[in-house]
Amino acid sequence: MHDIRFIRDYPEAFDAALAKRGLAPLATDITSLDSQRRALQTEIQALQSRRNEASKEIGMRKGKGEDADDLIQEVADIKAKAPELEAQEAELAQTLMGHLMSLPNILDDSVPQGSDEEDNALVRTVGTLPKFSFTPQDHVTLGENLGQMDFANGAKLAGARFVVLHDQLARLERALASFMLDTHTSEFGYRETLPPAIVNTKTMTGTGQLPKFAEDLYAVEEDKWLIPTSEVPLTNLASDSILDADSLPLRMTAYTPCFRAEAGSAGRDTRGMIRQHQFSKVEMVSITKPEDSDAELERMTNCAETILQRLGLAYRVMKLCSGDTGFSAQQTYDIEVWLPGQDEGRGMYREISSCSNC
RNA sequence: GGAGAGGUGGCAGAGCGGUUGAAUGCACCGGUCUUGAAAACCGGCAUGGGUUUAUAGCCCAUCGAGGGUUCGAAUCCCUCCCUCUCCGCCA
Repeated sequence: MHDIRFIRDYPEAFDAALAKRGLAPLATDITSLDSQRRALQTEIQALQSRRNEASKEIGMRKGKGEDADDLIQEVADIKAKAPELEAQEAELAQTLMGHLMSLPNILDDSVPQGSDEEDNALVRTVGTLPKFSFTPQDHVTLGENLGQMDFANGAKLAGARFVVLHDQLARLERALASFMLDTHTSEFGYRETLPPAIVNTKTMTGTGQLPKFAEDLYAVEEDKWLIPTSEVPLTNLASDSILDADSLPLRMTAYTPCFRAEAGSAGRDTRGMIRQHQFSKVEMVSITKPEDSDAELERMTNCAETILQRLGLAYRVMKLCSGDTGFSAQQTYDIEVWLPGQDEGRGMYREISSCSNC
């Protein structure tokens, strides 16, 4: 959610930022709403102030056994007038809040202009592409032939885009998670954390999933949602609290299941395990001072890259363009690993990790 | 799920309809004293918002959350959430 004070102070910069996202300017509308709201608030507070003052005096007069009917009448008049003003104020506040929550984050200056993933900028390529004397098969064929990756049973148990893993593949996931957690905790200073996989609406709103992206989420019951990433609980650990600057940066890593209804991506990447409704992920979250956040983003990206290097995988780092950068992010690096079996065995880079400054 | 107890400042803990944003203790910050430290003593010490050149004042809100009663609510009433104790049910 945007800070109204930034828009008040730098309306031009805010509109320029919206333009970069391909959105029409709104700063004038927003600041006008804001100043109306504040004027109303001042008026209401003056009324409340008078009411408080009168009530105190009533107490004092009654204590002395004096009459206070005139003041009681005055307070009654204030109370008759206040609700209308309060309702107006609440409506303005809600409209304002709606704007602040539904607009995407301001993009960093370094984000390249562009409309979709075609315009993302290559930052670096690392590792050498493996060569094969045969045509590599993709993970679906390999996994099914091994009898360890079972999409049919995934569909039977739950529906499309679920999988059942057995034996070495199930074990592989566990081993990878351990490897990543151990590396991040013992070498990179992250704190291992195991948060709830179900959170309430307030928490989902705290990281921007709600109110905009409800259709991408699984709702379990009233006010309970399955997390689409452990970023949600991890980041909200710091919500509603004022952090001691000395305790920063706060670095956390977690291995959790993630659940995504993915309504928006139907028909795309439907084959195999690339986009599943349920998947597991080792997440890293760093909470830093704003001025340190760019350096932290580089550090975090490096932590993620280290994992791939040690696994001997070839990858590239892409800086997402303005059109491809997510709603909450100021800038994002995608790390794409070379998957030889993709594209009919010709191989291609696929995103396996994404690091953002939010 | 049922019965009971409770949720107050960084922590502990009073207050239970009025001038209480909140006693007291601890912690913390500043000062006096001391060669230095401790102790003792003195002073300060919640958060968010509005107004404002202002981290000065002034004002509003906040004692788990949301409603209500009242001229006035931390204090009374209702709903919800959470914690603790006991009982039940279940993996």
